[in-house]
Amino acid sequence: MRDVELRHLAAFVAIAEEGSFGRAAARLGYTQSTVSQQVAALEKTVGGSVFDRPGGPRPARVTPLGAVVLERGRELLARSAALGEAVERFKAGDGRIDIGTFQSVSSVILPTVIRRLRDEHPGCDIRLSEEEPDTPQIGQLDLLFYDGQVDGDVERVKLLDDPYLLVAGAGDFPDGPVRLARLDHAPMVAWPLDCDQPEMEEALARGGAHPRIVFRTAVNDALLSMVRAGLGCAVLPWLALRGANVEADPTLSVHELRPSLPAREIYLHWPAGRTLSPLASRAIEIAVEVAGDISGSA
Amino acid sequence: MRDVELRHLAAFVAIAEEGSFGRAAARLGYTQSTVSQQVAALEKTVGGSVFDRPGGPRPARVTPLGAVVLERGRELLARSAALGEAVERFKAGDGRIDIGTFQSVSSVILPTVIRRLRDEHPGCDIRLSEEEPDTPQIGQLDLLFYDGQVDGDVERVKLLDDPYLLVAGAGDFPDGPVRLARLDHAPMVAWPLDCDQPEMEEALARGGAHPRIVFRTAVNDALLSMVRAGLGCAVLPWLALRGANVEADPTLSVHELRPSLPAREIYLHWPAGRTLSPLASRAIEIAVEVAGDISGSA
DNA sequence: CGGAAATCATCGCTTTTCACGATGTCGGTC
DNA sequence: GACCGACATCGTGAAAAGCGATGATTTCCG
Repeated sequence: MRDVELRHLAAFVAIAEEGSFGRAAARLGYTQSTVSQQVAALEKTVGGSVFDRPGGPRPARVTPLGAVVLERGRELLARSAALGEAVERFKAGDGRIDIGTFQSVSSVILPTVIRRLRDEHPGCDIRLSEEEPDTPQIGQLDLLFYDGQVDGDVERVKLLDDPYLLVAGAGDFPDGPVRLARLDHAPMVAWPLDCDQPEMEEALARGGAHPRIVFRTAVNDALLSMVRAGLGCAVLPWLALRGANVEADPTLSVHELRPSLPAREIYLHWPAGRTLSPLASRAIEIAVEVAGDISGSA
Repeated sequence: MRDVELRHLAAFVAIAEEGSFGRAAARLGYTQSTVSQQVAALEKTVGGSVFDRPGGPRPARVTPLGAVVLERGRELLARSAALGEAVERFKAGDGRIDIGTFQSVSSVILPTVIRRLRDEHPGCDIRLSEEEPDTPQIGQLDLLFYDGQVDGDVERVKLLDDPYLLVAGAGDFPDGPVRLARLDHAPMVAWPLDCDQPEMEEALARGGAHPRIVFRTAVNDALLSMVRAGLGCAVLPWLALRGANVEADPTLSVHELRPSLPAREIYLHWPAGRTLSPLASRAIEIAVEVAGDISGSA
């Protein structure tokens, strides 16, 4: 008896609107006797009558106490309905999703994923963050694009292998593959030493290439401009080149490396052992799809 | 399964706050298995898991769906508690009351009633109205002071008999009772012809007094000023004289009438067959008490 | 004035649900 | 690997929901 029941309030409100227990029962799909008992239960919980029953064909009327219950009860029922709608919206895929992306890793994949997600779920609230802590971690994010290992208890899926290619000024190297050894002591511009970059430079070294890094920036356009200006060459993943539309640039030339470096692997991570929102699940599916399309178009 | 149950939401919120089914159960006074089943029922109604159960000593965590339910569920529970509080306040006597009063009928009784009611129930919302339709009716009022018959289905209690007295300029009549016959053709000021006034004038006529009414107004001060100015005398109920403090006025004299007129009867009315609010019930009690005190002090 | 109609309350009755205690299962810990 | 701690599940008795039938009132109408 400590608390009201929504069912009883629904019956009460229906009676107040219909003016009759029987009609309210019909509206709610109950019998008259059930509604009568529901009101009796409600009156027991609130500790007083909520209706005056004049008898005969005259309509039931709410008492002053009933008016108090009616006002608040309607609010309560409205909130209950709102909860149901919110759940339905959520299950339909609306809602909020926090996605983390680091550096330029996903300048090609992510926009497409976002657009398709928004097209499917116009009401959804997509939030992106590009924070880059020293140790990449998933934190409060729902999804995290990253090209390396992520701390914490995460699951992940590999989106694609992103091979490293050499970018140089047009004519700096003859067309076709370039041997790693030719990059030894060569001036080079490069990304800062996070993400997969240290691994890549170690792989260069293992191949006998110890380039002179003369400039580091995370901004791809700046790197490529430096290459065009003749400051040095660059070893960048294919995705970054595609994002900057390097293939169409006559002032630059792209070369495979021999032997090739181990490709950067781009993963999509999410917290392990936790239920994903429908939005997040769908985003993973879309990301895998988009990544497949991009790999296939190489 | 069409609707959530507040009980389930309470269990859900408690678990979310405690991080454990067992602790939540202890807090709510249930067993662990009961809250487990309550959550299961909730998950059935919303159609998905609301908790991730990592197993072992790690706390239960709400899923994205659970976050939606948690946010709305807290609102719902808050409204439910608000309903309970509103009911308690109502039963304690707070709330709203609409009181109707007509003309100067209650310029003596009503202020005292209001003050005592407000003292007892500081939170209450007392509304007075002095509308005067052609046919007095209770309408949406909770209480109605009136000195005559009221249309509609009402109950009433007589507050007091209010005898009519003659008011004249000091010295116009010798001290003591005045015979009705002496008022025949006398110039007189009087109230408009509503409330008990027509009955009173008929009673005058039956007693042989056919005064010349030279001025009518509902404003008592105006009437008494006219009496002082010598325009005529007035026959007014005792309450009105008391309200205007006529006894202490040396320029006026008050006389009983012989034979006396039937006293005006002042009633307090309320809608019949309807449950009264605690506030209204108490107001009736107070009004009867106050009227008794005033009659006794005559 | 008496019967018909409408309305809500009440009484058994069946089905469902609630809450409990005991037991099972799973993951982490020593 | 045995032992916790924590949640799920199962079986049981009590409580409640809901239904249909019946009863008590009141109004309406002849």
